Amino acid sequence: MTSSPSPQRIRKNAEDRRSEIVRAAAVVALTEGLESVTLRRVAEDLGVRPGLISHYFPAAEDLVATAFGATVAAELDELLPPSEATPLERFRRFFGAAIGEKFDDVSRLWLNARHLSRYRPVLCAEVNRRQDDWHARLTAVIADGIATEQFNAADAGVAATRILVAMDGVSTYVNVGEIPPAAAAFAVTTAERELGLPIGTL
Amino acid sequence: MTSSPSPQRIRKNAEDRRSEIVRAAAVVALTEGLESVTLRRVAEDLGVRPGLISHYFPAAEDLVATAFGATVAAELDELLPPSEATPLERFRRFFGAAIGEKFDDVSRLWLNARHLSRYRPVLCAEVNRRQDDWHARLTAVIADGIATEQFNAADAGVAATRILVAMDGVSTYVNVGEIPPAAAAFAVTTAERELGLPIGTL
DNA sequence: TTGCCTATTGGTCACACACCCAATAACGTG
DNA sequence: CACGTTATTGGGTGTGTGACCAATAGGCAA
Repeated sequence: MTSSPSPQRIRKNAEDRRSEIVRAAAVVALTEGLESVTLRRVAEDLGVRPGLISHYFPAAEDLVATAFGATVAAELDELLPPSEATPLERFRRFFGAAIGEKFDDVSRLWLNARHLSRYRPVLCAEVNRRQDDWHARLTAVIADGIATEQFNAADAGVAATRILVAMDGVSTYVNVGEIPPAAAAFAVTTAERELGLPIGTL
Repeated sequence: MTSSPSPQRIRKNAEDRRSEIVRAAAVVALTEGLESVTLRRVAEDLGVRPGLISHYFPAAEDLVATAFGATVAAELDELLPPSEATPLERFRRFFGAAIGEKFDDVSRLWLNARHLSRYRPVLCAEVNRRQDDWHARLTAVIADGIATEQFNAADAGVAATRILVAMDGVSTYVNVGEIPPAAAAFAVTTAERELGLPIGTL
C-alpha cells in the first residue's frame, strides 16, 4: 500500500497562494533557469495541479517575468541596501558580497533573462525595469560619495553605467568554465577608476 | 494545381551536403537563435526530410555547436583578418565594423550561446574554443602594436581580456531596448585606455 | 550491366509544453 | 444552515521536440 497521493484539496487565500507560486517559481528560476519555470514544474514543486498555476497566471510568460523580477529585486536589496553607512563602506560591502556561489546564480539569471528577452516582451520589460532600479540605486550612492568628496567623478550616472557594464561583462563568462583573473578583477578596477579611488581600495 | 512537391530525391556528395546543412543551421542560429536550430527547421529550409539531418548529425546538439562555431569563426575573420596593415589601422577597422545591424546579430548569438552553455556541454566547449581564438587573435595584434611602439601596455594578453570583457558587457544589452550612450562608448574607451592611446583615436 | 553502399525518405514513438474547460469542493456570507 | 463564489482538480487538445527505423533509390565500382 503506497502512501495516499493526498488528493485532499487545500484551499488558500488567493494572495497567499499567489505569492507562494511566485516564490516557488523564483527558486526554479534561480537554480535551474527561466526556461524551467513551467506550469507543470512549479505545480509539482507545490504539490498542486498545473491548472491552478494557470488560474493565477493565465499566461505563463507573466509568471516567468514575475519570478525574475522578484528574485532580482531581493538581490538588489541585499547587495545595496538602504543604509546609514558611508558610500565607500557601501561599495566595499557591495563588492564583498558580489563574489561566491550565490552571486554566480544571480549572474546566471541575468544572463538568462537578457537572452530570453529576445523572444519574450513581458520579460524584456521587466529586465529593463530592474536594470533601471539597479542603475538608480548605484547612481544615488555614487552621487552621495561625490557630494561628501569621498569619490571623484564627473557624472554619477555615467560612472554607474560603466561599472554596471563592466560587471555584466564579467558575468558573461559565468557559464563557461573558469573566469580568467584579469577579467574577474576588471569590475572592481573599473569602479575604482570611475570613482577616483586608489587601486586596492575596494 | 500547385507546383509539384518535388518528391524527387537529390543525392549529393556527403561532404557537400554536410556543409550545406551547417550553412543553413548557421543562418537560423544568427537570425532566429540557437534554440531554433532544430532538425525539422533546418530540414525544411533545405527542402529535405528531418531524418537526413539526423543522418549527418545523430545528436542535434552537435549541429547547434557546429553552427555557432562556423558563424563566429567567419565573423572573427571578417572583423580581425590577417592583414599587412598597422595594428592601429586594424583596430580602427575592428571597431568601425563592430557597429550596425549585422554585428548586433552576432552579439545576440554570443549572448545566446553563453547562456545555452549552461545546459549544453558540447556548445560550452565550442564557446570556450572560439573565445580563446578571439583572445589569441586580439592579443597578437596588441603585441604587434606594443613591439612597434604604437601601443603602450604592460601585458598584451591582459589588455585583450579587458577589451573583450568591456565589449561583452556592452553586448549584454543587445536584446533589451536601446543601449545608453555611456555604455556604448565604454568598449572603445576601454581599448584606448588599455592601449595607451589618446581619447578619440579609435 | 550487375550489384553493393549509403544517402534519403517517410513514418512512428515518447515526451514536454501551454492552454482550455467542465466538474468539484472549500470557504465566506446571508 | 443554505447558498453562491471561486479556488482547485482532472482530463483533453494541439504543437513542438529528438530519436529511431525500415524501405527506397541514387551513384559508383566491378
